[in-house]
Amino acid sequence: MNKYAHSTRILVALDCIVFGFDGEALKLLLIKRNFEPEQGKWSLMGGFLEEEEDLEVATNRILYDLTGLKDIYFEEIKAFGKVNRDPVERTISICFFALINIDAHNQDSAKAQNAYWIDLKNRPDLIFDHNQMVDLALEKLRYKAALHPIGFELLPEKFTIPQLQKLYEAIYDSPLDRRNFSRKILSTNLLIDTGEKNQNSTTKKAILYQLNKEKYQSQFNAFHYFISDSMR
Amino acid sequence: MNKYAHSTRILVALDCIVFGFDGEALKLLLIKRNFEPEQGKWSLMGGFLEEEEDLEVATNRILYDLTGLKDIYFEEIKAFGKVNRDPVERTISICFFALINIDAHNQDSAKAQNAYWIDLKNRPDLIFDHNQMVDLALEKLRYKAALHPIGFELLPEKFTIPQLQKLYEAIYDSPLDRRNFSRKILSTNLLIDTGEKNQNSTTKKAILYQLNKEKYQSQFNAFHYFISDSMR
DNA sequence: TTTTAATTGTGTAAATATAACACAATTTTG
DNA sequence: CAAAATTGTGTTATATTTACACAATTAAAA
Repeated sequence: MNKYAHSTRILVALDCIVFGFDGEALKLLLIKRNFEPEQGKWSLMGGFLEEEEDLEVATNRILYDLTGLKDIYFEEIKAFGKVNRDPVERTISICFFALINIDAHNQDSAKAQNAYWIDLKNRPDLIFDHNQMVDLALEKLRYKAALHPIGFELLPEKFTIPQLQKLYEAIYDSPLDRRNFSRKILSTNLLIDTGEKNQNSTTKKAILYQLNKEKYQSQFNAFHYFISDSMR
Repeated sequence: MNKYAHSTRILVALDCIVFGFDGEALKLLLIKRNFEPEQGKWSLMGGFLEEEEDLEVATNRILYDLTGLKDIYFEEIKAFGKVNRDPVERTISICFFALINIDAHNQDSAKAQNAYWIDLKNRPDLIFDHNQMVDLALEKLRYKAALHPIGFELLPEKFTIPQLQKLYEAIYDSPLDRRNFSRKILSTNLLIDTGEKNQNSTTKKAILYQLNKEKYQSQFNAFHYFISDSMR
């Protein structure tokens, strides 16, 4: 059997929602398009699946081209497949979101793609069905972050508990109780006290922690609440 | 702009894990292939995405052809996209699972596809990456059913609490406490007492409930634990 | 007809987790 | 050295979860 008789072969795109956190708000790495179609408009970073390329390889390639980073945390969201979603040609898009440390990516890579960090709350209108993709990505991020400790992917190597809290507050767009949050996080035993303190602060300096990576790996699928308070 | 310059257009398949519940165990509706490739072997039900067909439309078509049912609950799992996953030709597969009432489907439709209900625990080896698909589907089903009341999709219109419990025990392959389960379920207020009793039983006849569909719709994304006990 | 076995429905107390809240310690600035 | 901002930790009330027991229903067996 050489090929399938079935005739409909179509373009497969990948589109990626890249989340970052600047210490205050959730950010998206968006493309100001300097190419057709829809030149001049905003879109997600994307690309086409190549002939001899595994889907995950393509995902990593696209993320690498945008950020200069490898081994980025990403998660598939959904395949978007409306017939006319792309006016140029029938294309299905496998959509995923990625979490990166905003300070660690390669600025030149981003510049080469004409990518900019945009506040999630001030995001411009995006082309095609990319707005829907972002909405769904945020929903999935919230869902996942409530059950698995993925927030760390958005922070630098060393971070403080107040920073982590601000991140979760940004993800859920709602305040958390400082004392309960701290207890909850520390009870997971996922954090290692580095002995250092955050020197950036203008008041009391917070303890810098780092992730216990072995524990993180092993507990990742333990599948329990990570947040608490009024998050449910 | 007429078409994208990019050349790689590939086949897009859809593959579906259909779950059912016979009152005792979880079942899969699997295809004994009487067509090439891999004739004689077992596989998931699948099909190719057509030229002018939305992805969701294709999903519904494939489910309809197999079961004769419309408006089936289904959920996308993941796109499988290894280069050589299908030895005949490069094909990506959008994989999803569906939940149906095992008694409600059209037997002739299943027969036409050469489909059989197989105990999840006794499932035969499947072609291509279909084993992986089933593994992932079960994982996602467990994940989702812990947080959202999707179990009802597998039961008849009217059902008893002991039936519902057996279903959850089958999904998680572990026993649940009868008293705690019952309280948990009833506290959701998702069940309406029909006033009838299950006549099939040889001992005490259990109350038949039906789903409060408005409440089910509105609470579906409330995103709280549905199960309890040692499930976490 | 009565007893037995299986199953269903409901209750209760202990343990655990969550929510709500208060105070002391640290650090820079004025 | 006082003031303002922020961090770390403790305590109590409430809610949820767990673990376990008993009474009621039904068909079949004695």
